Amino acid sequence: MSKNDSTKSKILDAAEQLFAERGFAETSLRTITARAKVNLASVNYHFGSKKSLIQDVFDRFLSDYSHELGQELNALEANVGNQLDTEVLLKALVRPLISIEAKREKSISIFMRLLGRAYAETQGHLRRYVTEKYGYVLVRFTLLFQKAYPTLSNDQIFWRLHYTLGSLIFTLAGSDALREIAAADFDRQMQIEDVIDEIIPFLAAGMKA
Amino acid sequence: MSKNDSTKSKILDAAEQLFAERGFAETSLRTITARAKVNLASVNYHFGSKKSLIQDVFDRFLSDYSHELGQELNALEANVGNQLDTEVLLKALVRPLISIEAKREKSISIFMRLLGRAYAETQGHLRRYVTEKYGYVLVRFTLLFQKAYPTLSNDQIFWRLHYTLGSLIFTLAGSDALREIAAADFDRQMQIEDVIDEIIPFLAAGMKA
DNA sequence: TGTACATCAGTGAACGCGCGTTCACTGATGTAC
DNA sequence: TGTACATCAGTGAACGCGCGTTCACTGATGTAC
Repeated sequence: MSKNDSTKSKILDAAEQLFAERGFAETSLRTITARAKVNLASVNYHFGSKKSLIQDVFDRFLSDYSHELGQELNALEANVGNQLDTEVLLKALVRPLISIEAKREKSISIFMRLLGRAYAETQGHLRRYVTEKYGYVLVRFTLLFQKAYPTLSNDQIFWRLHYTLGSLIFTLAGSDALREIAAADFDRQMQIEDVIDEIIPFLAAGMKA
Repeated sequence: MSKNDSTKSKILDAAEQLFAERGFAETSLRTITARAKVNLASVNYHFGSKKSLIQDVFDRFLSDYSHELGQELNALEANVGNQLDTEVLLKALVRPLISIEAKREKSISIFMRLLGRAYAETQGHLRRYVTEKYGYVLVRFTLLFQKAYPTLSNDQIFWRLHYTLGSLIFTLAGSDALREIAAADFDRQMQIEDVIDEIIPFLAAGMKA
């Protein structure tokens, strides 16, 4: 049996879709296993609990994403002295997303929705888990920004980075709906890559303000 | 009995806090009524259902906010010909928030969290309700933007407005935590008004990019 | 190669629990005559 | 002013339902000798 249609993978696939669509609490294991066409008890067999399933869904995305972002950052760190401006840095942040989307359709908006939901979780166990396990990539990214803009204070960079993340997550999480509206109201068909291309100048201008 | 400590108000106060903290599904009526110190059955007596309670929580914020934003827009529309630039428009969007915060502490971040959660709701009944009932204020705002920047196409304005909203909602919803981090890491104490003051130039630069 | 046992993936049915909602009821206040 | 009834705000206890989880079990595959 190939890795992608094992019971475990089928559960992960169904779960990430449903969590992104409806949220964690609003998605029952019965809904997940029905969509995945597997037995209800197999979730607890493979993942132990619903909580662990949620973490594993994040892990699959984040290990992919942070691995690719790590490579982007390696390349940037190697070329110190080169033009290290905002657009280049933002593109490094965003390129791994496009690469994920290439492997699996809709995965950018699923990923961004999940991030938004993790962020909204105030019990915070998920947010803590994510920042503890993957926060270091964001730290590396921040350091590059500080190197690129030595005139900006560290706390300015901190805040502007969060403005940027908010804009990105919010826009990309809702991009399916927004693109539909744009197509209907302005007769403009866009791919998600087009949305990303358009948001970068906006964010870059803000970062440099 | 004054309006603010009636059973109905006590339920609304407790509910908006808990919904913002934990989300709608994660907050039970038992938790709400325990915090409000009222009887469990009184929620269904006053609001009919949990769903209606959620809508009423939104209504209280949105009727306040959209009323005040309406007045800001009246003032701007009256002074056509004046400087109608981005900063002025963004400040009009943001001033009603500050006025809400003045009446009730923490209300900006509660309101923004609720908006974020409504936005994440994909069943969408709440999002539909909000846009149907209060969408026209956003339309007026968009029209002013189009007047201010006739060179930008309508769909560019549409997208940039959403980048801006994403940034604002995301940042202000999490501003308590972000301000704590800023205070700890950069030794910088900020009020929520300071956060708003700082984000406006960022967003204005993006809008004009 | 054959036998005995262990491990693994998966299953059907049941468990107790917390949930939103309902219901019959109480007591205070308002209204009609 | 007094009486009868209606309306309103609130309550305690129970309802059925869907939830995550558990448990005893099956059958297939792997391992030891």
